[in-house]
Amino acid sequence: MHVPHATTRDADLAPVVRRMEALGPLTSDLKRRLIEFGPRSERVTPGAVLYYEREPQMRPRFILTGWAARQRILADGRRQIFSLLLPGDGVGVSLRPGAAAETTVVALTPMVVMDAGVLPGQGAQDACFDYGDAMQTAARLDESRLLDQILRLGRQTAYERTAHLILEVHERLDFIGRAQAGQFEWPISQDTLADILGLSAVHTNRTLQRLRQERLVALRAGRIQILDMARLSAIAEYRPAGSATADPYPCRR
Amino acid sequence: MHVPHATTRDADLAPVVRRMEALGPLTSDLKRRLIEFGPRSERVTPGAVLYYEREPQMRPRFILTGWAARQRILADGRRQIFSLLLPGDGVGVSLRPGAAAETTVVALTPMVVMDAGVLPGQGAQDACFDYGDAMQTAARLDESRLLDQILRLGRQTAYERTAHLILEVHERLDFIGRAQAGQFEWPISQDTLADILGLSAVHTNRTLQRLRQERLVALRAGRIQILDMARLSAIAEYRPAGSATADPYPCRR
DNA sequence: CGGCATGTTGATGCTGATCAAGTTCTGTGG
DNA sequence: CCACAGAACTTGATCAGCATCAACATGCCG
Repeated sequence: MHVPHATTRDADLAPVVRRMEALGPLTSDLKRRLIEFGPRSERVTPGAVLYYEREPQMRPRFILTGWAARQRILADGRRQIFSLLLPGDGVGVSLRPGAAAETTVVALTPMVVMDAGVLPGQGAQDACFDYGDAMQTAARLDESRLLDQILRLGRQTAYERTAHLILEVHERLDFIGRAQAGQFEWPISQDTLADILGLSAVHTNRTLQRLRQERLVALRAGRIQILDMARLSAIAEYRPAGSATADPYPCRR
Repeated sequence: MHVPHATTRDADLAPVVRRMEALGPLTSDLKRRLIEFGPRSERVTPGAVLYYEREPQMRPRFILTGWAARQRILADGRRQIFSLLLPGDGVGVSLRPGAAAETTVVALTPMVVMDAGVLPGQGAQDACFDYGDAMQTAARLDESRLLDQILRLGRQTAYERTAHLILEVHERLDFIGRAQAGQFEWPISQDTLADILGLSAVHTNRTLQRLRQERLVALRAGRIQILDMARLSAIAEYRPAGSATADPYPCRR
């Protein structure tokens, strides 16, 4: 499941560093960790669990490659995905360490993740280090996306919801330089997409067909292309997380 | 709209202090503020806006009395409430100060709120003070409730959803000593409830009727009584935010 | 006592779920 | 390179949950 010591080629630090530096100044502590741990990445296969909910110890990691999902499953099997975790995102990286995970994190695709936290000989508590303003901003974006998810599920139609999610993923991938002219990787099955959007798989399929038919997106071979950004944004009533900038009021401690 | 200097009798600090102390140790800074600002509370009338989304400056406050809601409204008038704010909760009290509010906060009932933040002559940045572990825990509970809300909206039926929300409110009010034997205040209209649950007002009405008819709850005159906690919990698949305890791994800075 | 918010009820229809059967794609081993 | 099996996707038919519309009842407050 976890294969240690992926090749250095896999350990592409670009998304993490790029994302973090764009979000705000990094502390030297985090920089040091990135350099020190960057090469020590591990592979994770699809379906593997990175964290179980209620598991107290959270080894902080960063995603170098691949997608994951935070989810919970009801007794009768209904699954809800709370949010997607994309390259450059932290997993189990909390400003409130020791927070029981609350959610299970599952790999949706093959991944390469970087262990960013516990130096040899350190305990769980020590995983709490100062991440700097970049991490503050990242946490804020996280919460903002949870709010978007609530709005989608509570008050948007399947059509609007799907458009909205596509735009969110585009914005996030574009931010780390992984989208070109509205085109980007889209490695998730319609089954998984349904569990994000709170829909059935069948209806998800039909909704995607409608988006294609109306020439809003093109979708094939694990990639998606946004064909009409303006119209898509209008349908979804999408507001970019413009707050993706550095913290205007950094917290002095 | 905002009437300063409510009588001292209104400025009932019990919920705030009780809640915070139960959540974890308070810093002397926060304690001082509670004592200093406690008597200086203000009234807010239903429908009044405590914060507009995107408004940069967030005056931190605590709710002494009354309920509020974090919400957003779509262009065509659809409204979604993200979460309820109850007595003892902070409003605009962020561990990540300067965070654009992201959401509008509206009073649902008459309220008494306590200004907890900016001392005369201080700027917005200074509203960032050390709230202590209690606030860390409170923030964690907040996020946990957002996740619950996503699960409700995404994968639960109207019936399950409603049961789940009632249990959440009960747990929160019970925690601050405002529930007696499963009975507690329930001051929100079915219209408002619909906007929390992502339902129409009519269907919300019918769902409540079903809960009453099946002897799960009794509802009248602005109060609700849970009649069968075990069955209600089973229906909602409710898991108490047991994490309502102090942080097991406090963050040392 | 009148007016407005809130709650209730019935009728109808649409959105999206479910069931069931294909079809296409992908990766794997022969 | 082909054959195959499983996953992913597609399609049609039917059904249920919830929305919508419209009217009416009730409660609350000035």
